Parts: sequence; structure tokens; C-alpha cells
Amino acid sequence: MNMHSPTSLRERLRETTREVILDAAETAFAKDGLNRGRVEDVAAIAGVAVGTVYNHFADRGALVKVLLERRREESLSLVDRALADLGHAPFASRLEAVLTTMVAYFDTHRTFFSLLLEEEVQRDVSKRLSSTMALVARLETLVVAGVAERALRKEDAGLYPMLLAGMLRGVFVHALHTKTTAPLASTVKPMVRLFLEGAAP
Amino acid sequence: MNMHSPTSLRERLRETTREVILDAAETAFAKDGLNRGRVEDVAAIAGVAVGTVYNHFADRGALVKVLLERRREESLSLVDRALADLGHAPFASRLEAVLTTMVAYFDTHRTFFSLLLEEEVQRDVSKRLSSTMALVARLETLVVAGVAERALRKEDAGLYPMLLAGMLRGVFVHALHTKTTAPLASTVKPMVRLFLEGAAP
Amino acid sequence: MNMHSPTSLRERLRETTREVILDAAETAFAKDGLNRGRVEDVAAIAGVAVGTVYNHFADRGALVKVLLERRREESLSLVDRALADLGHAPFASRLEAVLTTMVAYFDTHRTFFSLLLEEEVQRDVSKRLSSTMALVARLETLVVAGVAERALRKEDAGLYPMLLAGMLRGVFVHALHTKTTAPLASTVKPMVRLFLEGAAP
Amino acid sequence: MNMHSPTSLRERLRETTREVILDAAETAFAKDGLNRGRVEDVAAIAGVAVGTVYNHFADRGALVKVLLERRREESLSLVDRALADLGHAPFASRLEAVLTTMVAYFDTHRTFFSLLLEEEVQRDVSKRLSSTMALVARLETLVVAGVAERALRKEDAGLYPMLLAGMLRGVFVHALHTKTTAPLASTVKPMVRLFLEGAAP
DNA sequence: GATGAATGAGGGTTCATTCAT
DNA sequence: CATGAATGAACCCTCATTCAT
Repeated sequence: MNMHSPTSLRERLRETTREVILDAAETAFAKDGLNRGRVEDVAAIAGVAVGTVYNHFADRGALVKVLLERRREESLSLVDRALADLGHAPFASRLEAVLTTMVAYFDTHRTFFSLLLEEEVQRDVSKRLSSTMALVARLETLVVAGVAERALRKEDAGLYPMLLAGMLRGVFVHALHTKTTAPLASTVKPMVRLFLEGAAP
Repeated sequence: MNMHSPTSLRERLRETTREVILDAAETAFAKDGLNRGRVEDVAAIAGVAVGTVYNHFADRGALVKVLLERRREESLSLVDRALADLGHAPFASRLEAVLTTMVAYFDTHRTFFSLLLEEEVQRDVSKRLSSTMALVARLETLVVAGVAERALRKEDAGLYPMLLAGMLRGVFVHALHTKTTAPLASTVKPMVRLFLEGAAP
Repeated sequence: MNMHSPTSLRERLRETTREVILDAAETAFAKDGLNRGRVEDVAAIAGVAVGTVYNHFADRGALVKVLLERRREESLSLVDRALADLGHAPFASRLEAVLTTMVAYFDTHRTFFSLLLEEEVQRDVSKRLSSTMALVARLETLVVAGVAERALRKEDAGLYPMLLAGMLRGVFVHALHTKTTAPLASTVKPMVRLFLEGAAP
Repeated sequence: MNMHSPTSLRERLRETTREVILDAAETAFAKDGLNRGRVEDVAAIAGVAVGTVYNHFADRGALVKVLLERRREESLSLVDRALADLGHAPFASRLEAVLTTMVAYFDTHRTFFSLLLEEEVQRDVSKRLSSTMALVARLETLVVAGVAERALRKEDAGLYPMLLAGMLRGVFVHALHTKTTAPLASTVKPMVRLFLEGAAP
């Protein structure tokens, strides 16, 4: 045997092309928007023919979907891992871990987040589990635990997840709007502080 | 003959048509998105011909621009008026006033906000002073005043405006995603509380 | 009153454009086939822009459908009228009338028939009442009547309609294949003769 | 080494592949039509790669051509053999033999006939000797002989071949349209009867 | 002014064909 | 030879915009 596993080789190449296309799509869509980005441009950036894009993705919609899912899953699993690593650390640490993870991901995948914010706002038929919602779900679990360990007041706890997600969004939108390229890591501690202790002296 | 300000009457009619078209645009774009909404649909909803839309707006872009500006100005002037009415009330009251105003506006113009969130995310050539930025500007003034009157700690004050804007966005996005129709007024006090005192017991 | 009926005028023009497009489609499709004929060519032949075609027909399929239906209905109603005019004439006369009508229609709408033959052979989702079937239906009625008035033998009557339709098709296909342009009227009497008396001396 | 006609073996394999592809093409084209049937589907049905199809056929057109020719030749040689077997039998028997052969072939190669009917209607550059024409040629010879032996009237004899071919087509089209699966053998005697004696009592 | 049919550049998608492995 | 991913010309369709009535 040792047919130098031809299947595996082809599949490797195939997978590579797919990734190249996805990366190109991220670039193209980040530039022109999730709506205006052209498949032809995606192909050009990827250095392939249009047809090749369609050999790998059923249609433009599928390309967008996979593009978003890819990083969504990646970022969420980073969050999950961070939480898992912390075990039963106090609430503040765990919140900080989640925010740090998201902010770090933003720093390395800035273009992706502009797409994420667009997705969040789309009115599609396909009811996607938007990335936002997935993040809010994590925050919900976190907040519930926070309440349980008496790190958080119970009264407004129902709103906390969306407010936390909103704060993150505020930081991201601001960074995208002002085209700041400085890392956002420094915003995490203030967010935690504000969330736990408030802004009053 | 017939001289009692014919121009004025004409202009009145003209203005009415314009408003009808803008309302139609809000409906059409809310349904299909700022990108996908068709001019023809706007015209159909307004009950006029496409050509009429173009008699009132230079092109699609202008229609969108005016549409967003119209409510942006309205909402901001409501915020400004609320702040003016309060004179030198304590920071907490003024913050509450701002949030209450925005939330109330959201409750009555829900469809508009979905457009606002889309605008915020668009990468247009025409660098618009996005609604978000305008709101953040108000919040900046407010926060600066808050710091001055020692209602807020100084250290993280630079981030507060975007975090406050983010919290609002969090509430709005959540409401739009879950299609909640309940008024959001009840979220204001918790937001103020969280912002000033934090979530810790 | 007398607003020189503006609606009616516009509609008249609209209807004209539609007919021009249909005629162009007949030409274009006759040339390149029902499958290969390009919408762009239809537009070019009609002397309009592609978009105009789509202002009048939902899509290519609709254009083809209407195109075929138009003449199908026309030809069938000619057949029906011919039969109605004959009242209770003997079977031979009525058969001759039907064949004469179809053959005359073929002579004036030769290109259409090439499309008809294509349609007959298409495997579409939309189960169209093909023109053939409609003609066969007329022939069935006719044959039943022929049997009733003892002009036809009963035994093989079930096959007669499809055999008659087949003979017509044979004549048409032959004319199209050999590109004969001579009128086919002269084939009617022989067909009637063959059908009634057979080819034996 | 290994010299017992290696070429022959290779050619045997090659021929097999070719047949497999042709059969696959018949299936694929019967399903989607001569125009819409995709080469990729042909390959998939044949269980080979697209490239293999092109190793055996110059292009799609050649595949179609060979596909049609294969059965055309087979069916015509069956007709020819049937006629040869009959020697100088009377016209009626020979006509019956021809029709029986064709009808039997239809019964075993129904899918092929749907392709044949499509071909008949195509306006190709390559002026193929369509199957229809080939059949009509046989019928012409037959009819001429029939006239010679005074089995047929001379007057309309020029039309008889195309009318006979038409009758057959009528039966085939009807069977395909109604998706009848019953054998068509029973239609032969009536066709002969009609052709020779007519439908009048 | 209002009307709405016509326009046509623009963009998504298909699929026969090629060719490096 | 078989393979199947890559290619890109070809085509359908959309929709913002214009302009004659």
C-alpha cells in the first residue's frame, strides 16, 4: 500500500482552496460590506476563477454563512475554553476572562467583526443563531452563576447579559468607527470595574 | 387672481408628498433592509409613481440619508430639550433623562432603529456623522459634566460614553431580535443603577 | 371628461410592446430553439432593452409559455370555429375542415410549429396541456361523433385520434425538415382519403 | 511478456467503459432532455469522472451524436433484417413487419425514443441524417414496391411514407405523454388496417 | 409635477471543457 | 488512462435611474 494516500492529498488541496476563498471573502466583504461584496471580487482576491468559488460553496449566501460561522465557532470556543480553564474562579475573574477573550479576538480579527455587526442587523429568512445571541447566552450562564455566588445583585440580573454584550459592542463599534488600531485590551478592566462597582466614586 | 399665497399651498402639498414618501421608505427599508429595500416598493407603499420619488429626492442615497437624518435630528433634539429642561439637575437625573428619551423614542419608532443599526455598520464613502456618534457626543458632554461635579470617577471616564451607548444598543438589539413589543421604559432605572453603582451587592 | 383616456393609451402602447416582444421571441426561438434562444436576442430583435422584456414577462419561462399559449389558443379556436360553422355536416367534411384549418395555420405560422414540436418533447415540471394534447382532444370528439354517425368503424376508433394527429405531425415535420415552402393545403384531401378509404386500390 | 493480445484486452475494457458511458448518457438525457442533461451527471451515473467521458468522446455533441446513432443503426438494421427475412412477401406483411419492428424497439428502448423526438426537432448546424429521415427512406422504398405490386393506389403515394412515419410518431408521442407502459404491439394491426382499408365501415 | 415604461450596467450562477496529478 | 478541481464564457435576471407623455 502506501498509495501516498491520493484522496487525502486531494482533499488537503481542496480544503486549502476553500480556506483561501473564505479568507478572500472576509477581505472582500470587509471592504464592501456583507451585501455589496461581489463574488467576482472574492474570486479575484483568492486568485481563482468564479466557478471555483461555486465549486466550494453552493451560492453566495452559503459563502457568507460559512464565513460567519467559522469565526463565530472559533471565538465562542475560545470563550468556552477560557471559562473552562478558570474552573470555579470568582465571578470577576471569569467575567474578565470572557471580555479579554472577546477583545483579543477582536484585535486579531477586526475585519470579521465588522461583518458580525452587519449580520446582527440583517433581516434574513434563515433565522441564524446570530453570534450576538450566542455570546449573550454565555453571558447569561455567567450572570446566573454570579448571582448564585452572590457576586451580583439579583434585581436587575435579567438585563445584565444584554448590557454586557452592549458594552462590548460599544467598544467594538467605537474602535471600528474611529479606525483605532490600538489594542483594546486596556478596555477590559474598566468594563469589569464599571460593571461591578459602577462609575460613581 | 387667486393670490392668497399659492406658492405656500403648493409647498404644503409638496411637503406632504415628501413626508409620505419618507414614511413609505421607512416601512419599505425596515422590511427589506437599507440595502435591499427597493425604490419601486417605496413608491408603491407611498402610493405614488417611482418618478415622483425622484422628483423629491435626488437618488436612492439621498432618500436614505434624509430618512435617517429626519429622525436623528428629531431624537437628538428631544434629548437636548430634555437636558435643557433639567438645567443643573444632578448627573443621575440627567443621565436618566437622556436614556428615558432615547428609550421612549425607540418605543415609538422601532422600525427606524433597525435602520439606524444598519447605518452604523455601513462602510460608505460619504462619511456621515452617524447617529451613534451624535449620541455619543451628547454622552461625552454629559460624562464630562458628571466628572466635574464629582458624580463620576475620573479614571475610566473616557470609556463611559461608548459604554453607555453600547448598553442602549444592547437593549435595542435585544428588543429587535426577540421582537419584544413591551415598552422598554423599565430598563432605564436598571441601566442608571448599573452605571452608577455597579452590579455587585 | 374626455381625458383622451390616458390609461387606455398607455395600455395600448404597453400591449403593443408586449406583442413586439412575443413576435421577437418567436423569431429568436425559431432560430435557436426553445432552449437555446437567448433573452438578450429576443430583446435585440424586438428593439428593446433586456429589462423591458422582464417588465412584461416574469422570466424566460413565462415568455415561452405565453408565446406558445398565444398561438395554441388562436389555432384551436380556429379549429373550433371551423367545426361550429359546419354544424352537422358529414364526418368527412368536418375532418377535412379540421385538417385544412391546421394546415393553413401551419402555412402562416411555420416558425411557430417548430416551437410547438419542441414543446411537445420537453420534460417540464409544469405539466402544460400541450398543444398536441389539445388537438388530440378535438380529434377525439370528432372521431366519437364519426363512430356515432357510422362514418367510422368502431373497432380501432380509440387509436384514430393519435393516428390523425400523427399524420399531421408527419406532414409538418417533413415540411420543416425539407424546408419546403410550398403550401401544404394539397395534403389535406389525400389525408382524408387515406384515413377514410385506405391506400389499397 | 504477457503477449496474448494485450491490445485486445485493453480495447475490450475501453469498449466497455464507452458503453457504460453511453448507457449513462441515455439515462441522464432521457431524464433532463438532450439539451439540459449535464455531462457531469452522465459521468456520475456511469460511475466515472468527467474527464473519462472526454477521454472517450471529443465533446458533449459527439456523445449525443454517437448515442443517437447507436440505436438508430440498431433499429434500422432490425427493420432491414425483418424486410430481408420476408423476401417477396405481400406488401401488407412487409408493412406489418416494419411497424412491428419499430414498435417492439420502442417497447424496449422507450427512453431512447424520447431523445429521438428531441433530435428530430433540433436545429443544429451539423445536418445529421435524422433517424426519422432514415425511417422515411425505408418506408419510401416499401411504398414504391407496394405501388409496383398494385397493393397501393398510385395517386397519393408520395405522401404515404411521411404519413406512415407520422402515425408511428403519433403512437409513440401518445405513449410517452400518457406514460403508458403497456406494450404497443397491439397498435400495429390497426395501423396496417387503417393504412390499407381506411376507417370507413 | 406626476406617471410608469424603458433602459442597461451590474452581479449571481451554470456547466462544458481542460489539464496537472 | 482515470481523476476531479479549476476555468471562464455565457446567460439570466435585478433594479436604480431617466424621460416622453
